[in-house]
Amino acid sequence: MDLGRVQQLDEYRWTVPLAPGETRAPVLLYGSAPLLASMDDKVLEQAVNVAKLPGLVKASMTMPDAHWGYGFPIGGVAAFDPAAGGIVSAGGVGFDISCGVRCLRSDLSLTDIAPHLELLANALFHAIPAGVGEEGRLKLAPAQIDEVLADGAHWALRHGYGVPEDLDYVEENGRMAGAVPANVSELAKKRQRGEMGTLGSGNHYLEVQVVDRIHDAETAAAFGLREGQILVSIHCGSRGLGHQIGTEYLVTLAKAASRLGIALPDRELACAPIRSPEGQQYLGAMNAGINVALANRQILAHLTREVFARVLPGSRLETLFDVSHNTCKPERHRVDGRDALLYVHRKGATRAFGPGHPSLPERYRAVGQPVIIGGSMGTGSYVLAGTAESEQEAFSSASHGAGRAMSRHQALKQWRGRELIDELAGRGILIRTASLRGAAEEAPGAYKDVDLVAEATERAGLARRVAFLRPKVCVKG
DNA sequence: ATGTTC
Repeated sequence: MDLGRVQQLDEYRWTVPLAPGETRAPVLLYGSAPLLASMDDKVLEQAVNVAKLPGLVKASMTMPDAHWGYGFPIGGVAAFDPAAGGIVSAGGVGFDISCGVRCLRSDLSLTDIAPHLELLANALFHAIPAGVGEEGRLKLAPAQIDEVLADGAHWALRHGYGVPEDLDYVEENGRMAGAVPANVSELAKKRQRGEMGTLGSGNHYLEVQVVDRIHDAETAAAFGLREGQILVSIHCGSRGLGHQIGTEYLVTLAKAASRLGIALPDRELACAPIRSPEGQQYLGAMNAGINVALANRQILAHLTREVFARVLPGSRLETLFDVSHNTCKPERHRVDGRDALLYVHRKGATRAFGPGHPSLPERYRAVGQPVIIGGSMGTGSYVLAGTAESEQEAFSSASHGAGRAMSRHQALKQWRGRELIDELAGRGILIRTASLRGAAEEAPGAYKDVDLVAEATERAGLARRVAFLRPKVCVKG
């Protein structure tokens, strides 16, 4: 991004000079100068476009890991007021509805798993279906798909995947309200029949990690984290079903925008008022998509436990937390001293409720919601905690990952999957992947520096760092 | 991200 086009407010906040009336609200970009400089100019254009949409509240925001997305930037946060003509947009949620991370904490130390690392990597790769179109052991009948769409992780639990305590540590307690299975097409449901309990491809992964560094001892203790401890993070979403919902509703919402005379600065911003039939229809389908992702991560957590039980008998894996990155959720926020129900789009951004939020489980209520910033393949990840300041800043939102620094196409020209995997193995990080091409696209060098993203996230007040995690095994889609 | 160029 050309820093000449933006105006710096302080070390980690930037805005864009705009003509009067050019947008409905300002643009607010979070991040350090080097992070912003590494972003495509398209991020800026997209953030400005979002600021032109009806009913936007406060500002069109981007997190420190932002990059160019479909319509809305990835790493974008935008809240809309339904009472002021506010809209909902499929491009503002993302195609992989409720893509997110389930993080499990073990009672193991690095010394416990070190002798079994190869075995663990192979067993996980064998047990976790990964790759484009890959299916699992579970094949759902059409009626069962509707149950998953309505009940999310609760469905998975009823069918023997996981333990009840898991749900205390999943957003929405594992079941998103407002799901309308009837709003999801038969084709979307059909695509998902064999894809429950699968990882998918692209940036999705299952990683075995070690807690390498504690930043905040008190919060780490509340999260049950200690140095040397083994964690497992599972990054995936709603697979073919979510993608199908996004594809179909893009058309529905574009027609609605046209019918209602909503001016779209970019056709990728197809949207409809929250208080319109099409807006409500999309929200019902999207909520169902969220439930598929929550169920998917619940099943994958169970499959992971089965592998650990075999390779490391007697070990325990508890859910630390499960965060969603691609959602539009109705939430109450204070704006200009007034309490308002807003629809918050977070696309490649994590909800990050601060201390005391009533939706947080008792165990974390005093310290804030766990936030997980998943790094690129083989680099490292962060656990952070939500802050009170983030509510004032960004509707309680924070970064979700390292964020791409270059396109997949560019990455393919620069790296070879086999060489990357060999190099990482030399550094004690075992990669198991369904696609060497996919591994090249996911080269660590194609991403921003996760340390800089986590630091900027903390300095901007969006969340505070709790622990740094170093990868040991990574199963890639 | 994606039955990756339906």
